[in-house]
Amino acid sequence: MGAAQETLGEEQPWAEVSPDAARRLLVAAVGAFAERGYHATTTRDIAGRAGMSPAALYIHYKTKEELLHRISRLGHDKALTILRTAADSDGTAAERLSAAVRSFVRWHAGHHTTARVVQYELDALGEEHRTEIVALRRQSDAAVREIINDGVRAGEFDVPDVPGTTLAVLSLCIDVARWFNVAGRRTPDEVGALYADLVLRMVGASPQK
Amino acid sequence: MGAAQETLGEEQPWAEVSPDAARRLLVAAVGAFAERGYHATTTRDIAGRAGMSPAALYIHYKTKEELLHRISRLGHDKALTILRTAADSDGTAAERLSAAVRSFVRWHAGHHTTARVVQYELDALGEEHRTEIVALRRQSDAAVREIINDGVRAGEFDVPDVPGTTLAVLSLCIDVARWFNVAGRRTPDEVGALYADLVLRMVGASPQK
DNA sequence: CCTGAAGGTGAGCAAGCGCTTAGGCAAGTG
DNA sequence: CACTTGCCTAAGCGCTTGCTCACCTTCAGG
Repeated sequence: MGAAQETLGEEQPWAEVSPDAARRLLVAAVGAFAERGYHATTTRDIAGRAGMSPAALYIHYKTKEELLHRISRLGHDKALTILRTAADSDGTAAERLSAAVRSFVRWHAGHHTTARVVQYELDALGEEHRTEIVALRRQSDAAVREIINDGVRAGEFDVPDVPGTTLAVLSLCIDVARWFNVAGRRTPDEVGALYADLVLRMVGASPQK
Repeated sequence: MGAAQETLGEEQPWAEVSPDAARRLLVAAVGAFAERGYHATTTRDIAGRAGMSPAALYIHYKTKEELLHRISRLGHDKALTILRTAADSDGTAAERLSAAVRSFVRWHAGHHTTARVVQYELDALGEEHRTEIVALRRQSDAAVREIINDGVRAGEFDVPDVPGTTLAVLSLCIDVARWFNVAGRRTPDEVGALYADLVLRMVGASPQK
C-alpha cells in the first residue's frame, strides 16, 4: 500500500469533480436527494453523509441549490452525450434508435440514484438554472426525433405522429429511473435490451432478426 | 339569486369529500403539492389557498401527511377503477388493452395535477400509509398483466417478456402526469389515442383496422 | 333565553432550517 | 521564525416550519 490508488470498489463517477472534498459532498448529496428528495434533504444530512460539519458545505458550494444544479448539469451532460453518441453513429435508423435507447436506459438503470435526481428534481432549481437545464433536455428530444425522422424518411419506420412518439419514447426511458430497483430481478443490460425492442415496435420497425 | 347551486365552472372532482371546508382544503393541497411538491408546500400555503387560517387545517385533518394520504388514496382508487373497468369489459384482449390505456392516460392527462401528486409524492407518505398505497398499485399492475396474458394466450399478442412489458406500459402511462401541460397542443383525448396505439404496437397486436 | 356543538381565528411555541462568522490547524514559502 | 493559504469546525443567528391552544362566532334545539 502506499502508491496513489483510486478506490474503485464500484465504478467511480463524478471523477471530474474536484477537489476531493467537493466530490464527496456531491456524492453525498446525490444519495440524499435521490432517497428523500431535494426539499426533504437538509444541508446537515449532506454534510453528515460526507463526514463533515454543516459549514464545510459552504466552502465548496454557495448554496444547497448550487449543489443540485451541479448534479443536474453533469447528469444531463452525460445523458445527452450517451444519446448523441448513439444517434450520430453509423447504421440504419433502426440500429441507431436501438443503440440510443439501450444505452440511455442502461444509464438510467445503472445510475438510477443520479438519474432520479437529474430527472425528477428539476422544479427545485432556481429560475435561471432551470431554463439552462431545460435547453439541454430539448437537445435530447431533438436527437431522438432526428433518428425517428430518418427512419420514417428511409421507409424503415411507420410513425403517424413523430413528435408525440418521440415524447413517449423519451418518457418511457426516463421513467426507468423512478421504478428501477437494485434489489429487483433485472440488470440494467436486460432492461436496456427489453426497452430497445419495445421502442422498435413502437416505431413500427420491421421485426429485426 | 339564492337557490342552491353548484359552482361547476369546471368539472368538480372530490365530490365525495365532505364537509365543504374539508374539500376546499383538499383541493388547495392538491394544487400546492402538484406545483411545488409535498415537502416544499407549507400548511400556510394550503390554508391560504383555501382562504382559511393555518389552524383551520387541523380541524379537518390530523396532520399534513394525512392530507397527502387522503389525496393519494382517492386518486389511486379512481385510477384503479378506471383500469379495472376497461380490463373487465367484453371484447378481445387488444380492445380491452386499448380501452384501458386510453382511459388511464386520459385521466392522467386530464387530471394531471392530481395525478402528479398521486404518482410522484409516494415517498412522502409515512410507512404505514405507503404500504397501503403500494398494495393498490400492485393491483393496477395485475390488471394490466392479466389483459396482456390473455392476449398472449389467445395468440393476439407477441410478448416475450410479459412482466417487463407490463411494467413498461404502466410506466409509460403514468409518466404522462409528469410532462402533460395544459398549455400544450395535445388534448387528453389525443394523448390517450396516441398511447393506445403505441401500446398495441408494443405488445405486437396485429395492426388494428 | 340558555346551552352545546361545530367550525373558525390570532398568537405563538418548540424544533429545525439554510447559512454565516470567528477561529483552529496543518502545510508551504520567505 | 513569521506569515499566508486552504480546509475545516463550533457556535449560533434569523427565520420558517408543523402544529397547538385559548378563545370567538354561528346556529339548532329546548
